[in-house]
Amino acid sequence: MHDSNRPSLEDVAALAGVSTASISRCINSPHKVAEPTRQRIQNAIETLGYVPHFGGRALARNRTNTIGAIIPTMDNAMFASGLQAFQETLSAAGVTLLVGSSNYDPDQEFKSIRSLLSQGADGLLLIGAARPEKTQAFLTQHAIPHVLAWCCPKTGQSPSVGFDNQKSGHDITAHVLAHGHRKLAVICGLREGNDRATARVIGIKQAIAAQSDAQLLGLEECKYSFEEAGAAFAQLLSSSEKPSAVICGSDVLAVGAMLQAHKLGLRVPDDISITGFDDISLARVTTPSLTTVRVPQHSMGRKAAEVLLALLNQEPGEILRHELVTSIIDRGTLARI
Amino acid sequence: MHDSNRPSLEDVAALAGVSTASISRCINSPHKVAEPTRQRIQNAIETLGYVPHFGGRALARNRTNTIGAIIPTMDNAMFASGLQAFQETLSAAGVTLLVGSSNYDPDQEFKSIRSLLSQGADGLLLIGAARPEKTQAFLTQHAIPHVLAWCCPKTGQSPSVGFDNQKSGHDITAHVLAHGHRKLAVICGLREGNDRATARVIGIKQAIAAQSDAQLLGLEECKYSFEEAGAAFAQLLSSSEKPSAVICGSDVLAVGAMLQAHKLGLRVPDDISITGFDDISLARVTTPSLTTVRVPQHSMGRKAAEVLLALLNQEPGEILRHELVTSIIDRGTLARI
DNA sequence: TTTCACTATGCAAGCGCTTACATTCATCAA
DNA sequence: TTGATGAATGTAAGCGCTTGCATAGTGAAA
Repeated sequence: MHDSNRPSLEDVAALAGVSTASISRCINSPHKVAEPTRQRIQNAIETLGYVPHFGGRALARNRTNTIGAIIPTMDNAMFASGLQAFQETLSAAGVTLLVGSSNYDPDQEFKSIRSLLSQGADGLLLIGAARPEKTQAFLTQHAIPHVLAWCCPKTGQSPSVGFDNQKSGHDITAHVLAHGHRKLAVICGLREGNDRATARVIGIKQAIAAQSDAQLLGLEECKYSFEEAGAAFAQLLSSSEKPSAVICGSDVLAVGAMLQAHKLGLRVPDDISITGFDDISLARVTTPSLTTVRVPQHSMGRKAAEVLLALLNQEPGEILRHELVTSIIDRGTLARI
Repeated sequence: MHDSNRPSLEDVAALAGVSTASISRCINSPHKVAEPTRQRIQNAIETLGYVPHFGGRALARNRTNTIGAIIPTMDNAMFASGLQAFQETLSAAGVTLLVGSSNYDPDQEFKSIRSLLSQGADGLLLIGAARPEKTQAFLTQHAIPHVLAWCCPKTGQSPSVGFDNQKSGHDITAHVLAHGHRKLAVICGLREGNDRATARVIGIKQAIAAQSDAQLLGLEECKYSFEEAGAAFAQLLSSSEKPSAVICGSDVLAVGAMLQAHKLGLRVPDDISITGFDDISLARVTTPSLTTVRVPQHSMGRKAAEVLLALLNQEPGEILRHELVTSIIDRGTLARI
């Protein structure tokens, strides 16, 4: 009836001498089954090594207990550790994590969304708020439970767990200004389709604009790699008027800049100050270690999981917007002028 | 018939004026459907926004097109980037990745294995070869297609994609010895249940044993964190006879050691040499940058995915043991004596 | 024209599980 | 004793999809 070595409910039922319904009940709501029966069933399950068939279950229940996360990349420690916390929290609730990546590409993200849904994901974790009309429409049309992380949009009706990228960008810049810097430059990630990078830069510009004698000497956009950031840094420093501080939209960028500064024979922070963003482990390791913005990745991942689980269980009174706070970690790459 | 807004095959069939079988065929083997029909069906699918129901599919096919990976943690950049490559390769083949973590705990790994399988994983990626009898028995009993990564066991019949940890441990040690060091110490990860860490240490010890005038002054075991590694380093340096080089079983450990060396006022490599293992991005970032063993994480992840996919498709002539080569990356933390 | 081979499509039987409803049985109040 | 009650269990109808087999339709060979 069924293929060789995979026992089905029916097999267990036969062994235990009860109906399949009882087995199912015994597994899903044990209190509905009398103690002695439960014992028999348990034994049967164990001797057969029975594991419920996922497809059958998903079909009958119309639910998979699976949640998908689509993140730009796991190469970046930033998302990986948030994802780790997300996964742990789900796992504790008996939910499994499906992973897809977007590589910072909206089209790829859309494909991943479709793919994870076709894999039965009951809900999704998405990074950031900006996405094409098409993707947005798809999400609403199918009424897909989802939560956005790493951002905290004031508009839109998607639940979110994140922080205010713009404010954080503003804060670190104000901090740099407070150290006396007036000639600033910025290295940020590619902003197209990336609302976090975009918001950070807006915040940075705002802070600079608020300080009348401060000026933004240059802004370079590049991918999140040491090499590109290094090139961007070199570019910024090649202009006639040189910045005294370079504010970076990510620790990866900042470290790339530091590496390049070293190559150029510039001392950080004596010759030039550099700040990062995210506070991933890299930031503690450089010499000097990096002054940066601490993002609560771990609690963000955990909270996102909690919100999503609540969403799936239709728990009422759900707060839709969780804003976590970031803080500035003062280490060694920001000089006082 | 079905819940509100999720179209089923039947709905599409009705709209397109064909049977459900044709729709199914159109999706799964388009060449079996005549062109005009296919057009009509495609239209119907699109207007309805039809997405096949995962459970139904899994049930009928008895296959989920899903693969599970259980890794110790994603916090460690080492696994995260391998996992990234793994995921990308699967994704290109239309297979989705389920993620579980073990946190270096065999029991947790076992639970994750069960959990991912009950979620319908068609196959598994596991890290390392050492696991309890119980787990091993479970894998064989259920004939679960799986591949081991980050290791390359000579015994056992599980397919593997990895490298020779012992040899690599030997190599880096020989390299250190070749630089004239004779008084060595080791910091390694917790070896219980971790065959990679164990093998590396064996290799290290072998190399030391082969050099008659070399001695192993101390060995500390600790978790993969900067703090613990720092403490281990301090411990090693507190003994009366001090090593001239500390060989670490992982870059994370090495960086923790470097940080601690800095705190102790020791210059690396002038006062003490330190080597790492893995070559994660941290290694390029420290000052001086870390001499370490390069592990081909990316190709390992990709290859593991390929092997697993081949396994699932029962492709014949499968090579079961893929050994990749590691190399020593000479950077700045190893002095010549 | 008849026959054959082949393609395109439909029919319907599952796949393994859950669950509403039906049945049985013991218990207890009247 | 009887009937009502409720707990424990069984019956069977799906859940949405795939696929072996049957059927219809087409063109070419005989």
